Amino acid sequence: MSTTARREREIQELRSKIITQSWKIITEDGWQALSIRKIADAIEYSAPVIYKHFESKEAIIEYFSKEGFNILSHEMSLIPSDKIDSSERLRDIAYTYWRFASTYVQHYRIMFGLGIPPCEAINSSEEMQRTSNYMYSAIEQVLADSANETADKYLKLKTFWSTLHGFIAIALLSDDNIPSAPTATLIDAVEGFIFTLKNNK
Amino acid sequence: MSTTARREREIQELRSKIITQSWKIITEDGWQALSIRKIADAIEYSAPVIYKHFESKEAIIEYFSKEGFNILSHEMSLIPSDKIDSSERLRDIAYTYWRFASTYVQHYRIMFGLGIPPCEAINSSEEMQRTSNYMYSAIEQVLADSANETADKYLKLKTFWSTLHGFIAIALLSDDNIPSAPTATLIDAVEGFIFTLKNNK
DNA sequence: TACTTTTGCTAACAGTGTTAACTAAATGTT
DNA sequence: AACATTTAGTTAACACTGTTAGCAAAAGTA
Repeated sequence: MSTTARREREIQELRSKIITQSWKIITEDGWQALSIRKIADAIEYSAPVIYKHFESKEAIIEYFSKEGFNILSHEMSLIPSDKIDSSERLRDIAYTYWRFASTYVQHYRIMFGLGIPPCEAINSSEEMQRTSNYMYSAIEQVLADSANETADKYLKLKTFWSTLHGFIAIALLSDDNIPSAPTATLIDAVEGFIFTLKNNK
Repeated sequence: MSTTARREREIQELRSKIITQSWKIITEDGWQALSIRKIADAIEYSAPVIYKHFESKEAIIEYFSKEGFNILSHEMSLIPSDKIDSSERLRDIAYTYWRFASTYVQHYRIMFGLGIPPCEAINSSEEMQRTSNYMYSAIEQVLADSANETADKYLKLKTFWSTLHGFIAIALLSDDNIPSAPTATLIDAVEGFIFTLKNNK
């Protein structure tokens, strides 16, 4: 019977309609703004039908998370694994990762649960500024002591902060808590940062 | 009249009650679980009274964000600024930062808008694993080529990933988009990572 | 005591995810 | 073709969410 085949096709079509319309909402207003009723509106069906295709709203989000990782791993698979030297390859992977994040921003946000800026103006709040200043002046001092005049202090601050944040954010992704003593990996990264701060011009 | 003074005191007491009860909810179920009605329940008042003390729910979250930055900058202020050498001081700042994050996890989550793990099991999903493998084998290769046998490959992978993620997450905190070309700071960090990968034992 | 201000309430609006119950249409069977 | 059965898609509801308007009771002031 071809009716069942057609039915199957219709189901798949509706499913992909859910996906495309969900994505439209996400790109327009961010993944936090995605709602079952908005999707229902866009696909011109009532809300409960969505549950025939996805177990929950989170499952839809998860779909895009997996899609993101698929795209990312695919992009990495395109990097030639032979001919060029191994360091060059690792570099390529790093920049592929960055390029992916900059191209598929919404995917990246979903993949790592990053919200739209938390409290909008927090970035420039006095409270944060003070923290920032401590880091800045410490970096300034190291540069002064090693007679490094050319380095961009503000960029170094950003590097320092980004590095620290990266370790913590990744650690918090899988665990609720993180060890109170800095991990060996963090120490390594910090020492590396200080080293280049002192020796790089 | 002392009635107004007493009133003022009562207002402050209710405000601090809102704060302590909010914090109780946050520590128990995470900052995403905080709701006006839950707070109202805990302080034994109806929901609208909260708006006499905080403009919105976000303002309450922001309060803790600021509190977090205040604690963090205070801890940094305790680091002696003289006597020890400047690199040592920068090290101290890095570890103070880490210690703060590990001690005040919920504050840190609020400060940088980190949710509870996004899709629970995503961490161990096949999709993510594949991405992870590309990074892992690239690191493995560099270590093999530089005859570095002792380095913990898995830890190096974590460092690599954390570094990349840190730059992206921080960049996405203030902007919706990030430049498609890797920033100078990122290149710096990547080169630093590769350098220590090759030369460190 | 009479009047005004303030306090805190209930009820409502407009949303959210999700589920139960039902109708109407499509399908399968005699 | 007529009936029985499955299933697709609906409405309505539940239990939440943030937030606001309107009102009654309490407190302060004249």
